[in-house]
Amino acid sequence: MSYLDELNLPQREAVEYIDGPALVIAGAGSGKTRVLTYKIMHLIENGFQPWNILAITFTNKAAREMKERIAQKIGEQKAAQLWMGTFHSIFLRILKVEVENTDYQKNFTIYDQADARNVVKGIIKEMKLDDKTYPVNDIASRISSAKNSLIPPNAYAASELYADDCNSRRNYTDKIYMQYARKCHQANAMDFDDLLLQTYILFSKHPELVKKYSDKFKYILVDEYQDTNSVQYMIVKALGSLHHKVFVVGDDAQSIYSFRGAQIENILNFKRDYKEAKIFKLEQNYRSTQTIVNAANAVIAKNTRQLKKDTFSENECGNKIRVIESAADNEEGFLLAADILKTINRDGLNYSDFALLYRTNAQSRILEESLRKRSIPYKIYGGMSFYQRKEIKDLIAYLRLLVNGNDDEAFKRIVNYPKRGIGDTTMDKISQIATQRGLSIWNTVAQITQLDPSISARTVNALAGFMKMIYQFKVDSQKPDCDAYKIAMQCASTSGMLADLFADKSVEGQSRYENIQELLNGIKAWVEARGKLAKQNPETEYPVTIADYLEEVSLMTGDEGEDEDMNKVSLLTIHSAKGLEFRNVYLTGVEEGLFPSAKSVMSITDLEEERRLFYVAVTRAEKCLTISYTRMRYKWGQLTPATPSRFIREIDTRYLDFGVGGESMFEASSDTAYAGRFRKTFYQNDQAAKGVTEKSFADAPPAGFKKIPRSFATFKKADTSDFAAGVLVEHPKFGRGKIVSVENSGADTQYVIDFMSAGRKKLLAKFANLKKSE
DNA sequence: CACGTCACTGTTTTT
DNA sequence: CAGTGACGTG
Repeated sequence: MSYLDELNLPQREAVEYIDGPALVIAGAGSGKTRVLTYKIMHLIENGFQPWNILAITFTNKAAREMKERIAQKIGEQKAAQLWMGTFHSIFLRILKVEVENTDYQKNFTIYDQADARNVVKGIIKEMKLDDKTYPVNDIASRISSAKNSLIPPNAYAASELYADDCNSRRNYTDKIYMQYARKCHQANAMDFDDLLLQTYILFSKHPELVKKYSDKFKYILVDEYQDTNSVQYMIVKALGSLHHKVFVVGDDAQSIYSFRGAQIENILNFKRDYKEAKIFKLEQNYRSTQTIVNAANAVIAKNTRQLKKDTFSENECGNKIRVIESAADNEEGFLLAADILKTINRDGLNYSDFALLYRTNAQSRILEESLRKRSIPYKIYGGMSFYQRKEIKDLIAYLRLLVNGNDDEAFKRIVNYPKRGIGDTTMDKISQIATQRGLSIWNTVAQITQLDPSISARTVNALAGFMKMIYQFKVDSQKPDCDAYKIAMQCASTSGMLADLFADKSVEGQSRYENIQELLNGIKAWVEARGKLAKQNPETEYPVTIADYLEEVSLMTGDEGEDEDMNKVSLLTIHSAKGLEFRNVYLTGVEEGLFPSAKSVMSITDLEEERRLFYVAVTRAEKCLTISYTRMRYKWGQLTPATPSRFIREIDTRYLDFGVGGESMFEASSDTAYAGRFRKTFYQNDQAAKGVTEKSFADAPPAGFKKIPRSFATFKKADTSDFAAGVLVEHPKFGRGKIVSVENSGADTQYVIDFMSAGRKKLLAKFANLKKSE
């Protein structure tokens, strides 16, 4: 049987059409990945060479998975020759090859977003600007948008972006941008946006390279096209200019990256750019139940700008979408954890069938806690990834600095770690001189005695010692038998990092030490894997230098999925859930101000993007979707009231089931912070919120919203029979403790409890709100 | 210069 | 509630 038989008609047509540009509008769950994979196999079967195919994915993980699948069909060797990866990784590869045609040296390093922010921060400080008027994050993202819209520093002052800045009295933004560009260049460093922008500049300055690559890439595929930005769009256009075989796949309803410069217009206007383009629509959703698909469609229909498509499901109708209300965010976690366990028992499912989605990373913590209490195994995607940990970045900074001495951010990061007596005052002085002279920090320090005689001999000595050490690393790393692992190990021990971390006997310190070990092991594994590849393909080079390692690691997000198929509940943001699917999805924190986010409700465009995000979230679920919101959420250490999101209301009530309860973790009367405040109905609260949010709130509520099924007045009293002397318990305020004795009986029952931190207390049973502790 | 204490302030989303 | 920065003391 041919693989083509595994496709439905439009999928098959999209795969088979290889004569010209094509746009595939692929609704959620419509088999987009399958089309892309089969398409590539089809191309190869029809005479395209793997190295002539450029396939751009949205994440490295997606590229890896697709490559694996293709490798099964056409063999690993061929698959390895495909140009497949994210825009960033593909362009990095091109930039490294063509580096002599750029303004950078070949050992350039990559500034991640934290590095970029630090640079901006330093500039604002050095320019003596008020950091309230110039918030680092905002300015950094201004610069990023400028780059993504192809506005170079010298053109910024004439741009609309700058006009906005001036309106908010930030007239120096153009100067900051200029200085930023200068500093990065000085440091021989590119930030993430540069990987795109510099590629664009490379191609505009060198038409012969456009020719070279547009000839090379005989077929170009771009996934998630709705999330491409201007630079990416322009480069794809240039690369496709010769053969016109540009095959883009996307879904305008799932465009959720405008904050990163994504232009939904790129997909909306594809037909305008490629007049002869064929359009294929994948409308059948194979993933979700009809209920889920219909509900998602109903929500997205509220958006004005979109391509016409009609997604449908022929799967079972499925259960209604459940809506769970909780009294507070900790109860939300409590209820969902309980629900997961109940569902697993009832339906015989695995942990890995479940995912908890949220709008912001900050929400993960409390959910984690609830899962941990119930001993539910989980894994978190994204968030603080391995490569963002302090100790990992520290060691990587050593490696970066030995490869590129001008990497100022790396220099500043480790010059005094471990402590060498080189403090902030010294470094401030040096940075200032470096800026004045237009030198990198390394080059400034190299002649510091001439440039600033005022620095004490002791400090100069410490600086010299540091530089000598780094220089030695550099020399050693260039010895022919030195691989990435050897030099990394040497850095870790000679620098004193290992000893420093080893000496820290705190739990965190030990885990930092282990993380460094893990990183070193990872580097070792990388070196070995490359060696193996080199043996398999003697004609290809697989260098194992530290520079090569850094190149690879700098774009890693840390989702190295070793425990990929472990049986765990997934916790992730909706953004990182894009492209994934789970049998049972819990969409958490669906509250006004959080989802849609407070910032987004200011403009229709932003609100529409939030709605698309909601659409993405809903369509992740295969069988069962549960939407959860809470009435009270901790925000900045303070309990603040919350109202259910408008998005819930946008789903027709016939798809919703409000009758989902669950045993509350609170006693009705036990905690005055909660008592009384939640007895309002859903609808009443919404009315109260009407004034501060949006017009749609004035709409009459659908029938199902009149009442909430869970009444806080009727909670079952805690079953006290479990509590006797010697039992370990947990109290919401006093934490863990042990019951010493039980006095009286009935309503007057009292416990005497020794709490681990709060000491001995006597509590009235009916107010104690105790839980058994394990 | 290192280390401790205290006040402040901020939460979208990511390659 | 954190994580960060400012400030003051060995």
